This record gives sequence, structure tokens and C-alpha cells, in this order.
Amino acid sequence: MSDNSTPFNLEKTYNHHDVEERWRSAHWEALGTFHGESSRVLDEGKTPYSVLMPPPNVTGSLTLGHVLNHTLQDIFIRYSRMTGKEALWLPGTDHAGIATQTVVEKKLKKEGITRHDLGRKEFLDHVWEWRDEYGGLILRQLRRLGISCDWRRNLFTMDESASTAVINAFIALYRDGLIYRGTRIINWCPVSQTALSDEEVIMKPRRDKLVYVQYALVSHPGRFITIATVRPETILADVAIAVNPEDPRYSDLVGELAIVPVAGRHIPIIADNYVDIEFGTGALKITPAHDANDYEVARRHNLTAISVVGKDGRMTDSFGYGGMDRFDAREKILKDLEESGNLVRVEEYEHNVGYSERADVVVEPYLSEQWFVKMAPLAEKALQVVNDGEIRFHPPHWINTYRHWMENIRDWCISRQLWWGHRIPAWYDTEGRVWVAATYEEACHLAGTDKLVQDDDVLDTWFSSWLWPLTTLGWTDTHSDNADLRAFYPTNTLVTGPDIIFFWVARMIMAGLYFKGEVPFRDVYLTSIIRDMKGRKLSKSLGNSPDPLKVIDIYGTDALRFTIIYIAPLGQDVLFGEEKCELGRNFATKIWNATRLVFMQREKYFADSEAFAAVYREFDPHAVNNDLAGEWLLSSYHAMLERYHTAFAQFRLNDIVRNVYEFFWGDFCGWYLEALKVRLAGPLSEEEARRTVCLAVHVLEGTLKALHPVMPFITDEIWHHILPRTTEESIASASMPVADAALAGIDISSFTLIQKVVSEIRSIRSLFSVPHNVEAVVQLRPGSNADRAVFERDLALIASLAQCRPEIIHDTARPKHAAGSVVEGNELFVQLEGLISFEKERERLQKEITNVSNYVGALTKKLSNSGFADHAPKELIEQEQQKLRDAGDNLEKLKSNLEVLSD
RNA sequence: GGACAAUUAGCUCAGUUGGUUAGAGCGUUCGCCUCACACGCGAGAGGUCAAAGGUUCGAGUCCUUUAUUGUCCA
Repeated sequence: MSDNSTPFNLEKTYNHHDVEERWRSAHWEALGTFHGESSRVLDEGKTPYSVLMPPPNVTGSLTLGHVLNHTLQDIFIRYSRMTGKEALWLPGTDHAGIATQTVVEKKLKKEGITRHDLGRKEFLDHVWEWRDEYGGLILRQLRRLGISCDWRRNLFTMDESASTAVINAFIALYRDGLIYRGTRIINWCPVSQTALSDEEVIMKPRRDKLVYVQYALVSHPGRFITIATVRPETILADVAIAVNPEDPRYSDLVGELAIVPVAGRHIPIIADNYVDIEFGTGALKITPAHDANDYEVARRHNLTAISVVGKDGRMTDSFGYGGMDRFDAREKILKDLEESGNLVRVEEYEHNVGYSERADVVVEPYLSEQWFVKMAPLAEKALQVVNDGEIRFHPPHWINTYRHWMENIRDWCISRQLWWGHRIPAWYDTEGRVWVAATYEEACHLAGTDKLVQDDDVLDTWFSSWLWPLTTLGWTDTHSDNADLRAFYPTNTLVTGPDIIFFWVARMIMAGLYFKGEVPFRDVYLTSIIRDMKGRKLSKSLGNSPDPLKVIDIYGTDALRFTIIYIAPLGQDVLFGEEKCELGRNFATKIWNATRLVFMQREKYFADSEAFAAVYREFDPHAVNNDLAGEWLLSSYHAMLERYHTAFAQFRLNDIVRNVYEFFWGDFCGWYLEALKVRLAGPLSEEEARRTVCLAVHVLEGTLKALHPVMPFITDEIWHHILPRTTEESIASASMPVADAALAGIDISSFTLIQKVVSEIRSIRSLFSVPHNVEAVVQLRPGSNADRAVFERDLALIASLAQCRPEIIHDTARPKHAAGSVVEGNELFVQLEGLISFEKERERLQKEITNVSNYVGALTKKLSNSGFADHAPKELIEQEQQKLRDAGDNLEKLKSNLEVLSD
């Protein structure tokens, strides 16, 4: 369908609502613009480029973090697509076990129902219902960002294929001895009532009381041993007191028995190297059921664990605290200890305490039987591929964090006491033996009985996320082999926050290597963390978290995308305020208006789009000549492209937007478009004028393409106005311009001389307050014949850009009533009869002379330094000598100007 | 306590192997509604590059120490 109704020029004002609505994701999606096809890789030989979307939490809604993260991914994907790769971006969502279950439980609670009332099956029906109704929110919101993923391949971690993969992965690891079940102290969340992995525990500083408690010694009435603890309520579960064997204070007490206050239990005093002599009193109470380190100590000394805190964080003892909250019990036991005379003293104490990530309550170390993944064997290879550079981190300093974690790896607790998630494929027979299998039937077959009960627990959500590089490409087990995996695995660039290096990045590397024998991706781009203007983290409770959809309504998606990339340097936090989006909005408006100017010029020389297209398609930028500004523009444009592609190769996306922004606003709009008006107003043949317009459109189109990965909407809109194009076409499928070294290397010194002269005249005009509508006469005395030729040819340019009447003079006398200046050896005099204050001009000249003198002095000193002459490269010395000659020449001219003025 | 970042203009940040008189955006000052754009145009002011040492002919850039801030891990 050819759309001939496309207007030849744009609407007068830019309206992001209209434009973004026209080219929104649904349009692009329907056309399949963003589909990645394995056949184009496997059969047609295209280079694949794939990106995994970090699956957003299904309960989530769009945050600025998502905006940054997804914009970055979209930039990589769109750039790759436009540079000829077969680009595939794999989207999906994550079932978020704890978060989702909590949301649904809360909803049911309003109706007075608990999940236990419903039973497992019915509860899960409710969760699925909720997912179907609300789970798509984040995906709909992401579409507003105009991101170009292949939505056909949208995957949910609870989908059948992904679930099969999870079960098979579990079984494979179990059979290899890398998954085991064991009794350990784990992190327990009393609110969610489930085990957590170490990574789901956030350490936060907290002020507590360090309580000193004395325990009477059984065999020495009247003698005590004093310990220090922040958890006095766990005294009830003490099984020993440990001291360091090197500690002379207690050496005679080892082997004695002490009496636990309140509980009255007799416990041994033992010696163990674990005890820190410096901390507290050097005597440590051992409570194996409530502290992981104590558990280890107890194991070494064959002590049994006693538990006094239950799953809900309430006491379970029989000493009168049973049923109390652990923190209330802490207060009560303090009083009781004081009454019994066991309390020695209390100190204020600040320490770090683990909180559960989701529920934000103090985590309880809890002794229970859980499933674990043995990590050390997996970590070894995962560390190696990063050390070897097979996987690269951007910025690279995050490797240290990764390495440290891998080198101190601990087993991963993967069982969760939830219902929402992948149920652990393990069955128990009547004798308590475990049978791990994909199905009940298979387990029965293995066990030789059908009297089996499945494990109640589900797997950690991250246990499905770590398979993401595999499951998104259709992997279900170690024998999986399909076209997508062959074409797109390993993926290329992973964009994610540094906060989930452990949770996700590290584990995906492990899983990729273990299940597929290959790394899951090549480059990991770690994003900035977005903070508010005061540097605080964005959070709902602080109310400092702008709603991206609101920002989009006000400023536009392109503006938000552009701004967030512009202000987010690689690897550093970014301070975001909504108002900063003015930067992107203003830029979009500038693009729009500049395009309108170019199109207005086009309308003068071409009847319609078709007429223009016929000439434009034949346009060859290499044939541009005798167009000073045009050649300069081409050179600047190709230099920009060179930096652009280099920045991509270096993952410096921040540089990319700054580079294009500066080129477009500064060079293209600031200088070239002004020069274009002058040229087209001058004596030109129709043919030359048409070529000039084509050049402007050519560079405009190329710049739009370079900008498209960042600002997809406005660039597609304008691109459709450049030539008659169907709505099925998209700039997203156009090919990215490449830097042409020949064009980048054009000699542009003539134009830069004009620029400097113009700037100098403007400065003088401004200094002497020449009204903008007054044309000052400017006399130019060229310093060389070459420069004279430049001035002669482009006098009109100077006249227009500097709003003056320039003339070239030959005599050596200084004109009267003029402010003078020197530009690269060329003298210029701005006639300011009636406007000039001699006093002001003398001051100005004097200031300039001082400035240049200092410069000459510095250069002279540098060059006369024998060390410099001996060590510096030859070219540099020559450069400096040239500078000195130029500056000296400049200085002489300024001085003679001042003399004339003083006469 | 350990590791890693950061510290450059009032604010937010560029400054890529050491070598132009250290740059940009925002803000600010002055002048302009100049026929693409006031979401704009032109011109200015503003910095002993956190501090102290060191290496070097030459340091914002490399090294050491210190301070402050942040992140991660204990």
C-alpha cells in the first residue's frame, strides 16, 4: 500500500501524543518488524544478535528502573537490527513466588479466607486467575516504551515448557549429586513463613542492646561466667558456653558446667577457636538452633540443638514465654534476668541484622530440613569464563564483586514453603526415602510402590530464572536441540542491574555452562541505579518515585528515553528529576523544527515527494563540491558516525546520545542550516540547488537513523516524510549509515575559519551592544592569499551569519572608530562609528593582549625547556612552535591596534 | 573490618593509552518574539580539577597516603 497522501512537509508543531500513537508498538508488532527468525541465521547466514529481557516480576508495575533498563536493551537491539544482524529480543515475566502468593493471600484475607481454607489446588486456581487479570500490566506498560522485542515469544516462568525445564534441571542436578536435602540453619522469614536464600536477606544496621548475662557455675557456688548477647531470648535454647582455648581468663573453667538462667539447664563450658577473644567478655553462649555459627560449633562438640522460636517468630519454650513474639520475649527476659540477678549490664550496640527482602522483617535463623544446590562445582567454571574474558562485564569493575562471591560461594537453599511455584519433584515413601522423578508415575516406578507423598515445597523463583537463557529459546532438558537454540544461543548482551549479579547473572552463567556446556551470553551491561535529585534511592514509601507513564504523557516516550540515557553514564548512579525530561522534549522539538526548515527549502525546488524521490535516490554525497558548508557538514557527519559506532563497540551508550545531540544541535542546526539558507538564497543553478537540498536531507536522514535506537517514534515519523514510504516500512528496518573515512577526512579548515571570524564579529557586536538589526561594516584584512580566497568566495556567509557588511581591505592602516581583532592571522575591524567607546575598546584590547602574552610566555617557557625538547615527540614540538608563531603574530597585531587607538 | 566505585563550574556530569589556554546540559547575567524553532537565537560570567606528597620535560589523567560520599561483602 503506497501512501501518497503523506504531506510533503510536517505539521507546524510537534505533538508527541499523535506521533507515538501512530507508530506505537501495536503497529510495529502487527507488521512483524521485531520478529527474529532462526531460519535467517541458519539458512541465510545472517549474524544473530539476541538479548534476554530480565523477566519483570508479574506483580510489578513500570518503574524508572525498567525504563532505563529496557531502553538500553532496545538501543542494543535496534542498533543490531539496523546494522544487518538478525536481532531477537526475548521477553517474558517471572512468577515471583513470594510476592505473588502474598498479593493473592491479602486479597483473599479481605474476604476472610486463608489459603488453608481453600486447599492447595483451589488456591492455585485463584493465583492463576489473578495472574490472568493483572499479570499483563507490566507488559502493557513496557509496550508504551516502544521497545522492539519479539512479543510472540513472550514466556512466563510457570508456562508448561519452562516448568518442564525446571523439573528436568532439578532431576539432572539431583542425579549428578549437585542437589541434596539436609538439615541446616537457614534464613527464615516469619511473615512469609518460608526459607530464603542468603541473597534474599538484606543486611541493615540496627541499634540493639548488647546484654551481659552471668551464668552460675555448678561446681563453684558464688562464681559466675558472663556472656554478652544481643538475643537474650535465645538464652532459653543455650546448650553450651564457648571460650577461646587461647584465652587465659577462662582456661580453668573449660569442662565445667554452668546453669542457664531462667531455664535452669546445666550446660558445659567448651573451648573452640571460633570464639573471638576481643568481643564482649570472650565467653559466647552457644545456641545451635538459632545461629548458624553456633550450629557449627555445636556440631564439632556433638551438642544437640534446642529450639525456642517457631515458624511465626513466636516463642515455643516452656519457661513462660511460649506464644510471645520474639521481640516481646526479649524485653520480658531482660526484666526476668534483672530480677534473678543474672543481668550484669546493658550496652547500646549497633550491628547489622538480616531482613527479609520482601517482607522487611528481621530474618530468623531457623533449623530445618531444606533442599540445596551444591554450588562449588558450578562456581569453578563460571568463574573461569569471566576470568578468561569469555564473558565481559561493562563496566569491568563488577568482575571483582562477581569473583568474590564465586570464591566464597555457599550452597543455595532452593526450597520454599509456598504453594505458588514449581513443586519439588520429590516423593517420599512410607519409610521416608526420597524418590526424585519428573512424574508421580515415574517416582512410583523407581520406588516400587504407589504409596508416595510429594514434597510440599516449591522451588525458589530464581531456580526458574537461572534457566532463562535456555527456556526462552525452547530448551526443556539436556537433550534439547532446536533451531532457535542453534541460531541464538549463546545470547549476546545482557542488560541488568548490579544488584542481581548474584541472584541471577552468576547463576545463569552456571546453568548455561552446566546444562548447555556454553556461556549464556557474551557481554553483561550493568546499569546505573536511579536515584532522586537528592541522591536517595527511589522508593514507594518515600514517595520520590515518579510514575514513568505520567512522565511519558507530559514529555513523550522519546523524550524520556533520550533523557534517561543522556543522564545515565555507564556504571554510575543517576540522579533523576522529572524536569530533566525537558532536555529530551526540547531535542525532539528541535529535530522537528529543523526538519521543517529543510522540507520548506525542499518544497521550493521539488513539486512533490515523487519528484524529490527521483533525484534523491540518485544523490551521491561524494559528488558534493564547491559547497563549503556542505563539505564541512559531510566531514562533521562522518566524524560523528565514526565516534558513534566506536561508542557502540565500547558499550558507551551515554556517549552515543551526546555525540548525536551535539552534532545535530550544534553543527547541523547551529551552523549548517544557517549556511544552507544563505547558499540557497544565492546565485545557484536549479541543479545545484537541488543537490544542496538532497545533501541536507541525506544528512538529516542519516542522523535520524543514528538516533532511531534511542528515539524510535519521532524518527520513524519523519523518515516517512522523507520519501513516499508505505506504513509497512519502518526506519527500524533501514540500514544504519557507516562512517566514510574519505568524507570524514575532507579538509574543513576554510569553513572553520569562517566560523571563527563570525564568532569574533558576534562577540564584538555584543560587547558594544550593536542592535541586532543594525548591519555593521566589517573590514577583513586577510593574512594570506589562501584565506583571502576563502573570504572572497564566502563573503555572503559571513554577512548573513554575523549580520554585517563585510569588505576585504588591502591597506595596512587601522580603520578609525573600529574594534579590531585577529583570527588565525587575519585581521578584522568592526566599524562602530557612534557606538564604540574608545575606553571600552582599549580595555578589551588590553585584556586580550594580556591573555595572549601569558599564552606566549607559557609556550616560550615550554619550548625553551631542554627537557621538553629532548623528550617530547617531534610533531608535538612542531605544533607548539607553530602555536607560538601564531600567537606572537596575533600579539603584534593587537599591540599595534592598541597603539593606533592610543594616538 | 574487607573490596569496589566516586570526588572537575551554583547543580548534574563529559574529559578513552599523560601532551591545544579543562568542556557540555541545566541554572545564572546581558541582548533579541531575526520569515524552522522563545521547548528558541546570539553573547558573557563562573573552575588553585577533594587534600597532601611522589613519578615525569610535562599530571584533571599515573603512583602513595588522607578525607568525604556511596555500593557490595563480613
